[in-house]
Amino acid sequence: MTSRPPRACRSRPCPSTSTGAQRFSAPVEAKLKQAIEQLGYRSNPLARSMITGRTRTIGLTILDISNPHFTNVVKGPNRIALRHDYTLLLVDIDENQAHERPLIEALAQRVDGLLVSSRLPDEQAHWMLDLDKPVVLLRNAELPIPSVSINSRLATYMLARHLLDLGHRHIAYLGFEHARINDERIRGAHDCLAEAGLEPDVYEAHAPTSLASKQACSRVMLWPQRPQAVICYNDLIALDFMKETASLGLRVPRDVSVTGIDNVPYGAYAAPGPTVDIQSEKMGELAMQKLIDALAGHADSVNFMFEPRLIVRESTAACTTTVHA
Amino acid sequence: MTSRPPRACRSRPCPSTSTGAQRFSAPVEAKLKQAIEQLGYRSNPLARSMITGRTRTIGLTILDISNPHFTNVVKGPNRIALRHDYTLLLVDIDENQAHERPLIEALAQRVDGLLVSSRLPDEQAHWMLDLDKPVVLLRNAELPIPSVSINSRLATYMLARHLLDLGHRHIAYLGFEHARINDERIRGAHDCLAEAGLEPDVYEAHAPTSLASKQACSRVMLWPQRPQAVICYNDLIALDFMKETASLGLRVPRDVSVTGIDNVPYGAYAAPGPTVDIQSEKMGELAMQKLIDALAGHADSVNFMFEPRLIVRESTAACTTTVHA
DNA sequence: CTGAAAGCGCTAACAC
DNA sequence: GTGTTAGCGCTTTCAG
Repeated sequence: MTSRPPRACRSRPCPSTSTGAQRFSAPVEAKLKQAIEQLGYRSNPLARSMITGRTRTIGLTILDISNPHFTNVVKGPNRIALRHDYTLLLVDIDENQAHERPLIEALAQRVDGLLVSSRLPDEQAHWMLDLDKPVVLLRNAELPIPSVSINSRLATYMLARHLLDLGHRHIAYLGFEHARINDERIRGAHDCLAEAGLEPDVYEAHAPTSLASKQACSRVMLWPQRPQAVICYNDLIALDFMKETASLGLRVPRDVSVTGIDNVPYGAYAAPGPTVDIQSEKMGELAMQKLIDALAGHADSVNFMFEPRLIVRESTAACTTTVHA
Repeated sequence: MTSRPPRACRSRPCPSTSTGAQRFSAPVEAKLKQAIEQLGYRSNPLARSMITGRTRTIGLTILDISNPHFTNVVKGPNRIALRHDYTLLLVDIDENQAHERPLIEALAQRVDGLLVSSRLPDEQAHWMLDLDKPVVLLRNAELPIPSVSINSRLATYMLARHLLDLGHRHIAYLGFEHARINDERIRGAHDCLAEAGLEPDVYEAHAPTSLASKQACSRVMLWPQRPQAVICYNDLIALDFMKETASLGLRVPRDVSVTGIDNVPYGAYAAPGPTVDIQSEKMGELAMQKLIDALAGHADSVNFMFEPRLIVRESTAACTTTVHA
């Protein structure tokens, strides 16, 4: 069976009209539709796209589909796209740097426009300008590409402020240096603590995985100068951190307060620490709206930045430990 | 700006060779490649697909991308597809019955084959045979379509058995009737309990949402004959059930044992009850392998059924309450 | 082995 | 309005 796959019926289509106006009477129209249905005729979207240059399709690349933050980002765009009669095609990059560019380039050739969430620094993302397709980035960028992002510096600033208010003095930040926004998050925590004459201990998780977070937990918590509170890069890392803390015989929030960012739904089920809502769904919605506007000819290349919102869950505790050393 | 979007360079391509053999010397080849790169030439996959009939693309429709079970199902196929030089295009159905068929049909026309996870009963899924593309279903089906599924009956049977062994006698099942496999899950629990001369109380959650699960929790737990243990349709419902149980002032597992199915990662962070691993990732992998085989001409339409595996987490408790009434 | 020509299914532009 | 034709970018086929 090496023959080409079956094609749709090759007879000429029976367009109701070329101008969109009513061409036949209603009953005739109905008969036509039925005949089309019966013959199994389906217009070939590939051939159509080749002429019109449009696919009625939008691509969205996701760094890791198993991270609830990213799946939230999908929901908004999907709704907006469907409302405008576009189909949203998702591609999971699977956090694989090597796959990122080829997958995006391949996708770009099959869609009208792209939403891209990438870890690439601006300097390495210029090729996106050559895709010849409208792109909206889901992050802050200094490129001439419209983008939608969250104020990351403010997010960690808020968390640090909150922890200070609770009486914590010795605060750690557990980051993930491959993320573009890690530096900003460090800065937010740093700036806030500096106002109180303090400084955060900065740790690195190396990867956004369960194992890496747990290893990092040991490093942070079994260090002689164990922090009273930890600001994690995101909720997923915070969840694993909390789990590992329990394994080490320590209790949250009695022995350490753990905070995250993203407000992922599953945070609510676990021992809940404060988090920051970064409005993933709203970000996605706006990005998609921008893209659809661009496809309609209303291009803008402005970066819109959402403000984060602190979420304090039930069991946030005031500091009960004294600073070591 | 109503002109058509920019196209790739229209000059003729410079195929290294048509037979795949070496046509030019290595240095010349390199120069060519550079020239192609410099001109920004990119072969148009749509035009190519129109001729060859294939797209090197596979579609996967997901019922709800924010359910971690479904995102797990994506990971396996994505890996296998990339390994075979296919791009996996995902579409989120968003649990919307009305969108399902149109989205699948639209996707089918842009890909070489499809993996479909659907809630449609067999009787309403015959149109999938007319897609004229190889399809592998991610569920049990009596259709002449290859499928990969999990033994759902065995899953609830295992959980019921486990709960009986712990001394529970009054066991409830909280299901979700829109799911095709709900009946089988009821049957599994029923069959197991019947062997002990018992019968499960069957409740309905109406929707796989947080709100619905919590409402169901009240109905189950505030009923005069409160069960000693609950088998939930899946882990997501179990998580919300546990959360709501706490809100009602009851404790898990002291007042009630809660179990789920899917072994979603976030179950491990919450108060952990037993669950059943349904090998989501393996299922997806096998399904993709079957599809790729079918695309290579090795069609088979067999249903492969995975066996579930019971996962007992740390804090499963033996029954300490006596049966009411 | 190499180059030109035919044509995939469709839409756009053009004459009638 | 209505029917015809040209041609999108590519692969395949078929003559040179």
